[in-house]
Amino acid sequence: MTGDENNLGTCPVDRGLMRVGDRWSMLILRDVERGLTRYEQLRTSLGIAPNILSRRLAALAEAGLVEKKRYSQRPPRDEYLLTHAGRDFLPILMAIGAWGRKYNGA
Amino acid sequence: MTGDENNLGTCPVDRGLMRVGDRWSMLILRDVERGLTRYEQLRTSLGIAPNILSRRLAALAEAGLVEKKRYSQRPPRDEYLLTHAGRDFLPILMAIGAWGRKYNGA
DNA sequence: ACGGGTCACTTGCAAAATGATAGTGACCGC
DNA sequence: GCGGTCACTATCATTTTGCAAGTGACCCGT
Repeated sequence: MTGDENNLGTCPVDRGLMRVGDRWSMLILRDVERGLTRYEQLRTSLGIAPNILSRRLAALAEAGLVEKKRYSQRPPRDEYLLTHAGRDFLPILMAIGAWGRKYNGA
Repeated sequence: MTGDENNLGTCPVDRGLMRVGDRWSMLILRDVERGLTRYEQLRTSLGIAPNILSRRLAALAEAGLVEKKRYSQRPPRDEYLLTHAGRDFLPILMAIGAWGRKYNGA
């Protein structure tokens, strides 16, 4: 017997969580959907450290949930847009929000 | 102006993520639902380090998603059961699984 | 009654992730 | 050319994660 009989790599729940399974990534997706598509908007809205935001945005882009697009060359300004996969993730955030509303004080 | 105008504490999405917003917690919930209710079952199924599993289970119990119950005094054996809030979280895991199935190779 | 094995952990320490703070470079407006 | 905004990067402390080894309660076979 091999000793480890897990199914993490193959389980679709885990495959999903490997791409967005952290707090900031989900909150970023939610804010992008709300129209906060620029770096500074996200940073001030979330109160997140700039290095962390950079890394999360890069990871989300890498995972194919957001796409970085330069909409102005001069001055250089970028925005982050949801991909199809990113938009498809939003119902999950809604469900988490509904759960949070139900089982927290509010 | 105060300088930070975020709404993290009040947002229900964030309130939810503060309680289960990590990979292991979600995978534990999924496995408990599948009938893997004992410590050793979870540990071998997930391939998680024992200290991490202990901490996650304690956090999930603290957050009111699972409940630790001793079902045998001698020998001392425990199981972790989903609470009402924990069962209510399962549809979210299903949705993540469906998303993962759709947007990953499988 | 002693040795080996299972279950449910804890402890100690290394590695990785997170986060606060400061700094950089491109630009614009005055 | 000076201050200010935007979009970051770099540095370093703190926090979290994870591996490996050990512990205590118990059961079973001999």
